[in-house]
Amino acid sequence: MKKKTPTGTVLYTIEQTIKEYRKICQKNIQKIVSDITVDQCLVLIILNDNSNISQIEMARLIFKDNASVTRIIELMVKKDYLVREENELDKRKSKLVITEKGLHTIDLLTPVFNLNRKTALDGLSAEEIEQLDRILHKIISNCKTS
Amino acid sequence: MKKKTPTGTVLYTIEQTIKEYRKICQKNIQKIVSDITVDQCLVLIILNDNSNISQIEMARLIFKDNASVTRIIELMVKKDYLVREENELDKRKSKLVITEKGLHTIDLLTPVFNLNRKTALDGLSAEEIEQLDRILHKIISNCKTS
DNA sequence: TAATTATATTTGATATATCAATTAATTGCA
DNA sequence: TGCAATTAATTGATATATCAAATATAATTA
Repeated sequence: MKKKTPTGTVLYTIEQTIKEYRKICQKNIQKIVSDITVDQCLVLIILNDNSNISQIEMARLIFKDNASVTRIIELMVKKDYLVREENELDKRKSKLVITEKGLHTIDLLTPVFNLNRKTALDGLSAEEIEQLDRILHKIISNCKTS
Repeated sequence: MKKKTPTGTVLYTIEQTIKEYRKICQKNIQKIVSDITVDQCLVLIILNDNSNISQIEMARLIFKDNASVTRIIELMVKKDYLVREENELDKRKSKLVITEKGLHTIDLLTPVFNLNRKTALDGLSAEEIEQLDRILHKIISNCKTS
């Protein structure tokens, strides 16, 4: 059996990391709000800070496929976190508006998001985080230009 | 008029990285073998190096849920990459055996896997990769013990 | 202006993620 | 031995991922 070196496995460690992080996110979110997912919550927060963005822009911001965003938003509308209104300027786009329930949920969950980040990055220095970011962006760049 | 978003943090860079990496993996795999996914391919390679492992062990190795593994393997059996045989020693477990087609696929795709890794990590020094690995494991540990 | 091209979103099909509940087989212990 | 607890795998329900094709609207150009 082969010896395991980081070179052979670090890419899987990346996958493992994000999965562990998403687990604690979901766990902490559900303590406060039971019917929302990590991704739906993320959509709310992004939309709150960037009003009037299209689904495509949202998809880019959260690194998801357009089709995924359509379905995530569909579920959020069903659960009364969002409403779709008409975009007068461009009828292809939909105007996403946060409901009262959505706004309240943001208030409840913003501290949870901060806690999650803090928990995950606990004990890491600013330099380490910068290095991590730099190395990851290098990998992203390698993949994109391949 | 874009403000800062949660996805601007390094934790989402991790997510973005793994998504970009999986994209090039899938792209390169499909040039050679059209009816297999990245995850299915990974199962094949793991099984080849670790014969006689149970689905639960497989799930741990590839950081997936048992239910996901059940379904991945189900599809692989349908596509004749694997067969399930009886485990005489413990009838709860299933014995996963790679078919001829599976073995041939491993031969075809092992170089692709190596190329994918090499592409993604191109230009990174051994130290950088070790640092990346170390920092990620720290985050994993933070999440697990939270 | 009509026809073409581009863009935003949706829909369909299939794969995977996650949790909870279930089934079947095995183990541990009174 | 007999039964409770544990373990391995499956199944159901719902959410997300991905690609391709379809729609609808907007922008461009001949």
